[in-house]
Amino acid sequence: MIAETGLDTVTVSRTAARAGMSVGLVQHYFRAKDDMLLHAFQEVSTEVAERVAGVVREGATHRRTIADVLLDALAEHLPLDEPRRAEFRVVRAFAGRALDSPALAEVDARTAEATHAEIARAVRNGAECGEVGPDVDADTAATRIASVAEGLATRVYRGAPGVADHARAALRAELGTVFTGRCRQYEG
Amino acid sequence: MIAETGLDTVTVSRTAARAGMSVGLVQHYFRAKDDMLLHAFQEVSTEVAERVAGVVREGATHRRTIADVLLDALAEHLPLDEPRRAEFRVVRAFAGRALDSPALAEVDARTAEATHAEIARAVRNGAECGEVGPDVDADTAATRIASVAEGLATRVYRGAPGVADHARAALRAELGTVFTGRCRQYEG
DNA sequence: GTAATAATCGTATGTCCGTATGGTTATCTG
DNA sequence: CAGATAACCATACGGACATACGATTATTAC
Repeated sequence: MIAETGLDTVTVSRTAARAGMSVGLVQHYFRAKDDMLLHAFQEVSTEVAERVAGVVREGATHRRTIADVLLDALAEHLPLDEPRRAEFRVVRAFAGRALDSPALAEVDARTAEATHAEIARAVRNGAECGEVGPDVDADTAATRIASVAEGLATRVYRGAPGVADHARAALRAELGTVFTGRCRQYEG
Repeated sequence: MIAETGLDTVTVSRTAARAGMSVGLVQHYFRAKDDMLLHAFQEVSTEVAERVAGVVREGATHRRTIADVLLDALAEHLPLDEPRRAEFRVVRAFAGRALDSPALAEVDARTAEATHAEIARAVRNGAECGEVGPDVDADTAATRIASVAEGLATRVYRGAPGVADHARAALRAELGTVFTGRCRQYEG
């Protein structure tokens, strides 16, 4: 419902109707509406996180380069198809409310921090294995990569002509400035 | 009021009270509440745009490098002090609503496009004058720079420790990957 | 089997809000 | 000065919504 018509068209009674239950039952599960929305935000956040984790796991088993796996993981956040656009709308709507709700802000901050940490870890792993030069600061690089990914997502969603087509390439180029080498385990 | 307590605590009557006038007078100026909010969004958007334009004008008269002026212009969007944090809250709150309001979305898209165009223009000017290499695509570079700026703003606002301190440096480093040369008019 | 707990419903209540209405006063214009 | 337009106010109306409440049925546990 948030993806379809926005957060402020979500009412308790509409939610109940959509779930095929009564208002009273919704109240039985959530003390207050805010609790319900917070739960929804947590749920969608972990959903995204788990999907990304799946991409990473898949990439690891197929022994792909860290840069390639990271690219797929980051691209998972880009609103390039309809389900991801819907997800984007939900997350952004919550992010807007998070400006004035500590509870939502904490979820927002936690997931952002987790993303940053994962990217930084990828960079450090890359440095250990040879894909990343030894003079690269992992946290600085992670901040930049996360920022580009986030900013690109916004631009893709807004649909400036041509951005969507090149978003993935732009992300790859950005990663290319950090992942400059090749993993030693792949060399002869 | 939006900056203080968020968009959804803004009611017509509270707005009237804050402006020291009656509800009726607010209605005299705005046919509907949404018109009022749209006006507010347009106002804050042009306010930011004009401040940035001022920075650019100031930089041009002092004959500073394009990269330096652009850095100041972009840094103007970072929520590094309280007024700018307030501005950020307002813009982001509206951006959240813009997901479901075509009128707000148009303002959002227009200002984003204007920012992108200004950055691209700076890059092209840089190429003409020698600060930027001739093989750089201005639009691609602008997309990346705008994305980093936007993403950094989010991260600065969220206040991850240490990000604020290095945000300006990160921005400068990003510009440094595009503005690699020196303007010919400064050379002997 | 019974007591307790969970699931489930329908409705009532009180509040808040956007907008409509009808009016009065000031300001400008010719 | 007359008349029109703009500035301005108080209040009423109607709707929507979050939550409270009281009740009923199903499920579980002892």
